[in-house]
Amino acid sequence: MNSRSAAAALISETGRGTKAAILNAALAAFGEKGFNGASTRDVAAGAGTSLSNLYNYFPSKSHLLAELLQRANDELLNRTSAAVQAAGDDPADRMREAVKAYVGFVVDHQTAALVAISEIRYLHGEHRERIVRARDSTQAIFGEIIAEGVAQGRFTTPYPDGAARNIVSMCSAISTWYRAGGRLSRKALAEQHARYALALLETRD
Amino acid sequence: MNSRSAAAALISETGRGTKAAILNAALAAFGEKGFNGASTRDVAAGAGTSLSNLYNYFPSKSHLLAELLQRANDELLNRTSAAVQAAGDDPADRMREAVKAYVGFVVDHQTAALVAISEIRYLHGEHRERIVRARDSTQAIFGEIIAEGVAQGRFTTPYPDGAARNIVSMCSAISTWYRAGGRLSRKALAEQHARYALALLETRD
Amino acid sequence: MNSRSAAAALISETGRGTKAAILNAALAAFGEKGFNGASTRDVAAGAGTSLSNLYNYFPSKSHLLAELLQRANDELLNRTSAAVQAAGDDPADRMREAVKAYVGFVVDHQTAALVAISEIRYLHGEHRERIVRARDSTQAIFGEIIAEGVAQGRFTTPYPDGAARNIVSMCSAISTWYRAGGRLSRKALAEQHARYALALLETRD
Amino acid sequence: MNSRSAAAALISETGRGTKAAILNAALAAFGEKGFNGASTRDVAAGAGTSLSNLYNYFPSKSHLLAELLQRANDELLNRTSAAVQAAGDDPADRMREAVKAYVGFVVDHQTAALVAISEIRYLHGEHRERIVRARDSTQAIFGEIIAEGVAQGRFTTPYPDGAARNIVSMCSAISTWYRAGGRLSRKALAEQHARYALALLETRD
DNA sequence: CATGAATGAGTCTTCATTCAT
DNA sequence: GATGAATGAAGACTCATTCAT
Repeated sequence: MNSRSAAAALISETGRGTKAAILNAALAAFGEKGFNGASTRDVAAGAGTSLSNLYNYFPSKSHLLAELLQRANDELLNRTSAAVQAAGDDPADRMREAVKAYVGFVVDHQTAALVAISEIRYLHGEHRERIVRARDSTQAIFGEIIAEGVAQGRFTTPYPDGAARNIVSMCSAISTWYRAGGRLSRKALAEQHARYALALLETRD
Repeated sequence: MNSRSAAAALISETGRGTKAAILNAALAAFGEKGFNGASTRDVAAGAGTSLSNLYNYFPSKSHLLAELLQRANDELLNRTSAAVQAAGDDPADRMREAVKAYVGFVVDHQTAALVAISEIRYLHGEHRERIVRARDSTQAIFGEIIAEGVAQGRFTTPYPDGAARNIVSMCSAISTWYRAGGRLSRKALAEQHARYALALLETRD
Repeated sequence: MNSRSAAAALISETGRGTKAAILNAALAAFGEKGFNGASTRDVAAGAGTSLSNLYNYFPSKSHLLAELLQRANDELLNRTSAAVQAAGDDPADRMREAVKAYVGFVVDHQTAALVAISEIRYLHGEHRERIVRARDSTQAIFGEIIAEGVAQGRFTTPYPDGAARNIVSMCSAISTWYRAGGRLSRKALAEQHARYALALLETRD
Repeated sequence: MNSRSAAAALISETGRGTKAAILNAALAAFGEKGFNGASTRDVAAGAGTSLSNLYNYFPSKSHLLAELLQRANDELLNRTSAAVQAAGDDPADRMREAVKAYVGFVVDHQTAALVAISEIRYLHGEHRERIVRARDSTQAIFGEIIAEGVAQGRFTTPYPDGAARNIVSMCSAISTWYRAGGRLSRKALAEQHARYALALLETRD
């Protein structure tokens, strides 16, 4: 499965072995059945280990989800901020690169992106707050670019305040329908959404 | 709670008494804990009836979800198509009204809108297909307006094909963050999103 | 089993049917294996019902223990205070009757008496406090008799303060070794311990 | 904690290092949660070693309990018989010293005393028999003194047969309520219980 | 319509113990 | 001696659902 292997990439960058296998299996299971629909047995079986051994690595099912979401949000934040920093000063350029980085992440780690938006509601307490913080940091990048662009007269939308949320929404929604090997290439998808974003902001040349 | 009472409105339009109470309780429960996180006991307790009596009205938990989603999607489809029909011929006007109708639905039935997008994945078989059909019909309205607008040169986006999905995405995502009594009024929210939609389509006067 | 039927008497005084069967099974299981050593499955099996049905009657294993101990302590308190009230004014007579009532309870409900002293440590919070209160009330009866007897010069022990605890200790310890049908009759056992108690208090004629 | 350090003394008299640490941790854990309520993980953690290393010292959890109880009963038997031997010929003196030795043990090793009476029921087979033997030996010392005293007309109780059990009961019950630093000193407690014992036996001068 | 009692399969998690290193 | 990884069985408890009344 494509999403599996992409996720594997996300996770095995930081570790191999049983722990990585468990994280990958959890990602697949949560992606397929949802956090509450997937059982710890599903996860253990998917990881090729025993149910009890899973608890040598993660103290609870929630910790599993938390670590998954933390990794996904960290990776997304890293990619997006790196892309923006590599872009020049022009807010439109910066926005374009931000969108392309975001879309790239969603395509590369589709299941992780899907789980990140749909299962975060099942985290509570500190776990949740930590992840929400990371997620908000990513959205803040878009917000800052928009503020700059508006200040410079580059973006002329009368509603700059809700724009970041909508742009991010559009990008992450890709995770809900995208199928690898479909009509649109990764690159085309990124270009398309960058264009939507700039249009939505009413960018003027 | 606002979402509760709004949801109640959605449901009691078509029924009073225990069945409506069950549907409302199910909506509240699924909205708060997700389909798999909410138990039939939660639902029965919320409806103020016995667990077993619930099965006199719905043969299974899935049927409950299906009926909920059917009603929500029907209402959304009705509102949207009515709004479009009431609008004139101009694709921009039609799009504006469609978006406003959609946003209005999300605000009026926030929990139902939220459950409709996040829990449909837990329906299977015929139930699912029926609901997906209704959902697609709604999106098709937007697609048709876009096609008209592009044909008439009113919308100049180079990517008309993905636009409907993104506009609908933006509108339904409101259900994930909107809080009644917040900064934006129902009307302002509708205006704003209508503007985003037209901008995204690169509408020209 | 003798302890079983005695316990049954304690419980069926207040109820018949599944709930009583569960309480009796719990008493037998906790008596035989201890609270932590007995499983809820043991209890359900002993009651001839399913594990899950047990939870229709008691919300948790702890509640089961709490109800058991409450009933035992209530019965013990009732018997003891009734016996004391029926006795005359003489502190020695009152003490004698109190001890005989206590011993009678231990013999009649040996398992309940055993569980009451050995498993109360596994109750926590409010459950525990409620039971401790009942237990202390019983001991207080002995304490008051001792205080009267000392005031009247009937009991001459130089250590009246610890005496109640020790007398109660002796009585309840019977539950740890008594076997029905043994050398001592119920009545002889009661006489014997009454004599021990009066001797310990250094009663003078 | 006093009981901890006292227990430590009991154990480290015969061993230092990891094995003693494990025994001490087991004593603390069994004392706090009971044999079935404490896990081998609790014990290992309390001893500051790994769970698997515990099995290098004790082949099973039961062996741990058995060794604990053996040591406790041995120490109690040694103290008691030594005290009796050091006492003169008078049965009353001998009884007084026996009780004082017993009470002294309970105070010095409160947790061990508590575990010895409350957890022996979780031992089976040979383990149990060995410990029961030691325990009975201790009680037999009291029984013999009583027999002597009765023969000499020093003890006039009409029920000499159950007296040893009750005296021992009273002494060991101290472990269930005593708190170091409380109202009664170790010495006062011993005197008090010696007096109770002699009174119970109806000792005459 | 409505209910209380019942159940078998399943939930997450912990258990005592083993084994390769 | 010491450890981290592993496991099968069992722990308490909840699930969606059924049935007799």
